[in-house]
Amino acid sequence: MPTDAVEDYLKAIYRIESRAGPPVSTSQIAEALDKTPATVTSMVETLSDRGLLSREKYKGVELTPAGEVAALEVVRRHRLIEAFLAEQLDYEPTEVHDEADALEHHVSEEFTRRVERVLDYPAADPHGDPIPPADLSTPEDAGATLVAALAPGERGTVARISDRDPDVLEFLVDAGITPETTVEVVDVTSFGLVTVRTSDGDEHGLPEAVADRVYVRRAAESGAASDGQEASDA
Amino acid sequence: MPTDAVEDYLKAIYRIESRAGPPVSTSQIAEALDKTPATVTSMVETLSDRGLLSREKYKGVELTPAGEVAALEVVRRHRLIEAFLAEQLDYEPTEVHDEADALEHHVSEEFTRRVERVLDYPAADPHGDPIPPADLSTPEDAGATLVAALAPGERGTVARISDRDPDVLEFLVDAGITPETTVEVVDVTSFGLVTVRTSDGDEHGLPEAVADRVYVRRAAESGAASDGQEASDA
DNA sequence: CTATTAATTTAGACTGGTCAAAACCAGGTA
DNA sequence: TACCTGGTTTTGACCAGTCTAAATTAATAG
Ligand SMILES: [Mn+2]
Ligand SMILES: [Mn+2]
Ligand SMILES: [Mn+2]
Ligand SMILES: [Mn+2]
Repeated sequence: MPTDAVEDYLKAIYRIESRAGPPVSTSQIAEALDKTPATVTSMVETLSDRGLLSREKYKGVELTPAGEVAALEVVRRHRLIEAFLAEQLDYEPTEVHDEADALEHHVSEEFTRRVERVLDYPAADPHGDPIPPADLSTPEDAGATLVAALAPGERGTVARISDRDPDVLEFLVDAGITPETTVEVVDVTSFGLVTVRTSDGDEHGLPEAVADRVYVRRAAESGAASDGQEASDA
Repeated sequence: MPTDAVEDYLKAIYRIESRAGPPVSTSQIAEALDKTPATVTSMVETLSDRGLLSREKYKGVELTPAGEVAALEVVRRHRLIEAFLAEQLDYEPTEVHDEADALEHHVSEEFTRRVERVLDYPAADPHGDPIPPADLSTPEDAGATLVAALAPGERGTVARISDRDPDVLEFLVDAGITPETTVEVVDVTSFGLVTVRTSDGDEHGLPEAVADRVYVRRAAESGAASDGQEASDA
């Protein structure tokens, strides 16, 4: 029943909400979906009429429980499709997003279940983003950014890399920094450049804009350093 | 660039054309797509404006070469997706159609190629319908119906079963009559009931409406008995 | 408390797809 | 030839989604 557009709005609002919290403004949504503010105003009004979000004029919107469920269903389909493309059709992590963005609105529940089963209930998509299970319980463990989690000399495992900016993603994949790989922070400069050593011994200089998009878990022995939130594109 | 609706119209017109030949009437299209005649008139006008078909008012339409190419692309995607669902996700031939009907409009060329590759360039979908290769060269070998091809006592291989009527399809699949299986015509009654023996020795009585939807190749030794055309749903 | 301004909403318009109701054609019938 | 009648087109309407331009609001600066 919901259209592609409706699902894309819900997904976008969900993402913004979990990164920056409600209320989500018209312009934030417009920015995320590349639509004009006027268009967004009109759409959030219909979403509000359908009970998917609550809205306060000139303030912003917030998903209702129903809206959040609907959003999570889309996110689940999106990530499952991404995982599927990477696993079964040999897509690169960089190629997976656009295809999934179209397909996410058109696969049946049946399809979703079967994909999930064939992949043996994967926990994360190729970017490391957690895949909500069928009951939509959502851990959504974001992890902490490189600099937040790891002091120079410390080592950790990449949990997730943001898929938001294709160029950043490309950069990271080229550097061999992908989910599950091990990295050690060698150095952090005052202007934000982070030098890391990957498991194969190579060193890479990551500009701040890139380093901030890498989320890691510290290599055991010390508890979770938290904070450094950011919800991903999917 | 073409929308879902445009693609569905082209596919429908292509199918009708290859079953009954041009011109294809407004009501035929309306029937096939479950739209009102008024809607169809309006759509064929825009299709005509785009050069995808030629139209003579009150007479009907016929695909142009460009329209036929576009239609074949959709058919190709549809059948490839059906094959993929059956092969990789373990769908039954009866379950495959609706999913493919939605997805066919949203998979990229890249996806199509990869699926084709992973399936090792399959010749036919789960209903036996030929899959046009990337160059869209189209054999579209329809095969002959059971009674047309096989006299009682003769044996043949099922080439294709019509996917048009879900109930008929279900009946055939349940009886174990699917593409590549061997059947022998045991008997044909005056009122059209065809009794066949399948390879496992079981006999099945097929009402005329069912038998007419089974296409076979005679078991070697004699050339192709032809005729008995019918284009399928995909 | 007022004036400025940036964000937001409203107003009005357009496209694509659809339908119901009314008008219209074309081929066959009397 | 004049009339039916079934299929077809026309007309006018509507919904979803989008945009531009104009009006409005809220927050901030003076
Ligand atoms: Mn999408
Ligand atoms: Mn992702
Ligand atoms: Mn379709
Ligand atoms: Mn088929």
